[in-house]
Amino acid sequence: MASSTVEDYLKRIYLEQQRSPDTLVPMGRLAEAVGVVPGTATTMVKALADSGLVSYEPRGGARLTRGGEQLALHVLRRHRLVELFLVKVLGLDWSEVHAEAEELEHAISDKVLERIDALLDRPSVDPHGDPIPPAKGRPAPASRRSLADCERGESIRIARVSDQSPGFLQFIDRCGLTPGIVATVDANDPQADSVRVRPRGKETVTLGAAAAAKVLVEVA
Amino acid sequence: MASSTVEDYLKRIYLEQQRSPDTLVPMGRLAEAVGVVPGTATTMVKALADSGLVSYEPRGGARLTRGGEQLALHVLRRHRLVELFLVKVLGLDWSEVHAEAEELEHAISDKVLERIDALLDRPSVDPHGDPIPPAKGRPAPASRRSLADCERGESIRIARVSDQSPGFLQFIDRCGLTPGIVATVDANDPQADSVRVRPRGKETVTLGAAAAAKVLVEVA
DNA sequence: CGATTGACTTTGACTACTCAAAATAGTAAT
DNA sequence: ATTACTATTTTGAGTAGTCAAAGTCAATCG
Repeated sequence: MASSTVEDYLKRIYLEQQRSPDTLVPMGRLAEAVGVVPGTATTMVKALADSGLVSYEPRGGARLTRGGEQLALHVLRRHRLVELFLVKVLGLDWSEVHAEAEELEHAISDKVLERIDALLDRPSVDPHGDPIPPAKGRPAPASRRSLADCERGESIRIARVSDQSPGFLQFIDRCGLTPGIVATVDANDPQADSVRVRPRGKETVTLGAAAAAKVLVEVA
Repeated sequence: MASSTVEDYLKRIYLEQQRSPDTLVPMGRLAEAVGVVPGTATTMVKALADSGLVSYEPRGGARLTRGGEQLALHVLRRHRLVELFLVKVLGLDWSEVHAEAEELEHAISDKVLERIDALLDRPSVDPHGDPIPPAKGRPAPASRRSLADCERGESIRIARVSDQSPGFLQFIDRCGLTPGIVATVDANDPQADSVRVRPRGKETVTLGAAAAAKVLVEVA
């Protein structure tokens, strides 16, 4: 049994790997993500390498092995199913479920997970639009296109918000830019470093480029 | 924050204390309940005493302080609400929820607990009939009368099954002696070391004294 | 009264995880 | 080719929890 610490490291490595595929995850970045000092990450990653969950190159970084990825995906599946469950069944706000799920993801058995999955009717995305990894196999590759990449006049659908901080999620909520919503891009001026977008039936909002980059979209 | 290990020790001390009130819980018994060797229990209890959660008499045993009891009750509340939730909402069998709840009781936040409590309509007992401690204050003292104490001819209601092992719970299920059921005591022969009981609408079953003692009752 | 027994405590050692701070290795700049 | 900078690794130490086994206490029994 992997400890919840190990599960956490693997999940973090997976997520960092997603952010920049085809590169090793450097220890500084990993330490930051896990919330430990770099030395601790080095030590842990060497242990993970010994258990065959990651491959590690000194001064290069870490990458998940097939086995490590398997485990990371299972943790992520639990995390995201729990998030959706908390929103749909217990009525929590989507801005607060991430923190709750951080704990629960390590405590849920396969049996309970299966019940939750069934109750929610085999969902494919969590409340933030993050894909829920299937029980077996890899998840389908997700769109990497964000609001910041959209052209003026385009009509798109909000697919995913890739920042779990409650403040940002609440802001997105107020704007009406929650996943599933269709919106029109009114302007995207690289010089002004901002994007103007109008969610269907709502008022136009202006996002800075950094914020816009966190809102992923798909063709409407 | 109390670690889940600490929470577990406190819960265990509380439960052992319930089994024999007004005595200290000896370290052997506690170690057994927690699943560690006696030396470990001694070490841990001394640490708990230092944090003011228990009072400890060397070679005597341990007892919860007010603060320790407070915490133990909170853990027990989580455990039992989770059990009921797993049965009522996720449809798990009452014989398997105890094990599930052992993990979840340490991972559930107050906010989630409150939602579960509301969803279940502020229940007062879990699937086994064990009382759910209130959010604040002590639980009402529960009946200590078991099937083994009943007289022939009595009509009683099953209140509680005080053995969480799946095998026993499944057996109780097959007999139809689940909490809430009204039954008639057909015989209680101390010499034969057994009790015959007839659940309403079901067939008569005979329990050995040890089994009968685990089935707590109240007047019908 | 010893001697025995059984429960309890102590000791020493080990695993898992962590940090602070010193050492090192590349990388870039002078 | 030094120097300086930054990320990384190493080292030493600490916390939390655990076990095995040796030691201690107190009750009981002959």
